[in-house]
Amino acid sequence: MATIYEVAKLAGVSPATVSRVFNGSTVSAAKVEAVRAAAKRLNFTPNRAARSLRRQESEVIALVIPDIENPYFTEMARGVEDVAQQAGYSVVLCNTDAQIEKEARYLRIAVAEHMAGVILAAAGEHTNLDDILSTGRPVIEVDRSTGYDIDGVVMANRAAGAAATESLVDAGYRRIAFVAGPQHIETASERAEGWRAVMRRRAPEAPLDELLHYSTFQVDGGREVMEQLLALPDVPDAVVAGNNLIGVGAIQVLTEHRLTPPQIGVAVIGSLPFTTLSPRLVTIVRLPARHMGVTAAKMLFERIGGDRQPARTVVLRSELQSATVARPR
Amino acid sequence: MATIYEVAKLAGVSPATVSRVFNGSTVSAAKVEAVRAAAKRLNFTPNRAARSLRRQESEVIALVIPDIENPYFTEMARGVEDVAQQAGYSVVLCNTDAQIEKEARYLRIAVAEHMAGVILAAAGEHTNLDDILSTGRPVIEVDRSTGYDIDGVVMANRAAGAAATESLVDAGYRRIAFVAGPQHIETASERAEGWRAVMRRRAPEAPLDELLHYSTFQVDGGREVMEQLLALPDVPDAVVAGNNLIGVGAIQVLTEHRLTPPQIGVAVIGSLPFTTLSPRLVTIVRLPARHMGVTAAKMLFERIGGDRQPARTVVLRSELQSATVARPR
DNA sequence: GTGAAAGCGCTAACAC
DNA sequence: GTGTTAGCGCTTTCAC
Repeated sequence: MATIYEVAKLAGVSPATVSRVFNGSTVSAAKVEAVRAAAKRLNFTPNRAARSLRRQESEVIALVIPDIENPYFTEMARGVEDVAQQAGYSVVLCNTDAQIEKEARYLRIAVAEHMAGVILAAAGEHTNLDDILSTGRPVIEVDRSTGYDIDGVVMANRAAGAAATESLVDAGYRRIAFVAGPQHIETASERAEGWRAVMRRRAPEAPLDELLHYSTFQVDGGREVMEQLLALPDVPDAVVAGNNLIGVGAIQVLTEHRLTPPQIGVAVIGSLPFTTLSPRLVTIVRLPARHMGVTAAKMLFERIGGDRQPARTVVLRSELQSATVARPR
Repeated sequence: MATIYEVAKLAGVSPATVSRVFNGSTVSAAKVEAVRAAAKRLNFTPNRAARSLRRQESEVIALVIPDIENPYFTEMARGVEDVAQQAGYSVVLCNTDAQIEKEARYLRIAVAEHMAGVILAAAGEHTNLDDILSTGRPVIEVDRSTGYDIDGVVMANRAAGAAATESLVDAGYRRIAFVAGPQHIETASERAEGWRAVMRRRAPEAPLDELLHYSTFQVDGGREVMEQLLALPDVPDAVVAGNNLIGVGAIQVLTEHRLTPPQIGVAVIGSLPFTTLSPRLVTIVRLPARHMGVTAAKMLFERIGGDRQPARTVVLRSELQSATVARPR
């Protein structure tokens, strides 16, 4: 690769001028022209490693997520990517598998690589951001909060849980189970709270403690709990899935048992990715994942640009994408 | 962040020695100990930007894919990530949206960032690797070939297309349509060839030209073509989907038309991600995407390690995951 | 085995 | 508006 010196020589200017041309400083039109021509001839691209070293900042942001195979997060990643691309940044996708150690490793790398900032969907409740924040690098939390006073974008989880439940109650179901994610993850417990509030009000006779089950945010988690629910002496007449993958698992099990909706009511918080289900049988409470990514990325670039206002949290509302039809009698 | 100089001072050695400790050169045990202690005390992490600049190579690899929202590619990414992580490398995920310009931009960045190598699922047929290959950086092609003489991992697409078709013929279907991806994409046409070969042999009366339809490798593509097929005067009795997303789209449309398998035969090349379908009704020809990622990453690290053997292409076989049951009479 | 020192390519402070 | 120059933090000769 050509360097700034070779370009300078060919254009008959100093290296500093070449740098200025590529960084938007004031350079006379004639020299700009000469430099651009020389750069093109030599197929010059600025060496980013050198630039990062010098500037103490690279044009890369880290997107740290717990599960790259969950379409909820890839949809979000997509939003982040689109904004970053436009800002001329690249995105390093860091998959933590919900493991705190992997997460810590990636955060360390982000610092060591002088990445411009981080968008983080925390692996659990013990994320330590002391080091990275002390470097002054901006971190935006998404989906889950970290306990630090930083910018963030979250879903209105309580409302989403409530909306899903409400839809099933409206359709005539009463013994509505809730399959939540891991208890220690905020999104999981908040959604469960939404369910609980609606149930208390509209199905006060239902035994909430029996109906609430914690699990993992994965297909297998949904399957496992659904099997348990079906084995109960008193099987629930409906179920709310705490996220998209739990929903997939639950529906798989129901299908295998020939118990498809509306024989049993099903509501899912989050979109059913690539569903082959006929719509209108299942309640879908859509979470605007792409929008979350876009919003987080925009906030991040504001911070990278030097914005110093107090930390903000944006709460994104869910949307009832399809509602369960009335329960058959 | 602490630098190598501060660590050196605290440990009472020279910066060079600190560097050696972190790069596995010969250093006396006592000094290794002192350096490690000092590094730990200062919470030292080597500055990767500086290292990259000096070594002309960073501990980052690029994974360039056409669609980050396609589970086939995220599954592959997962495989790549796992291998990279173990090798101490990070992965930059570059989503090209199947656009050649975005792809070119990412390849340029890979060079400018001194990335150690690239794993590339090409956007189309016009990928230009001249620049990046001239820098000596290894590029591994996956899923689709680029026309360059480089290492690669591909699926046995012809065989996959044949297996999918064969399964439907075995189940008693005869007028079997094929919904392929974009005509200019090799994976698409190869799979179609597999279908064609089986059809010629086992359903010679079928009008192949009418039954083959090119589309996009996306859900909407599958939907569109499926609608067209259903509108035909002479509706096919079965359909092979050229990839996972086409399969999803096709099944969605069929479901909406109340035409679920086995009323019409369906075979999908690739796994149905997060399917809520009852298994055993649809033929699934599984493609080992994760394995493709793992294999490609291993090859890449061999090259990064200095391997100079002639280019290799690994062909991965598909696997019949479920087979359509016999057609009802 | 260890230290001194040069230099990777760039940017920014300073001088003109 | 433009050139000179120092230095970002590391690795790697080259001496010893």
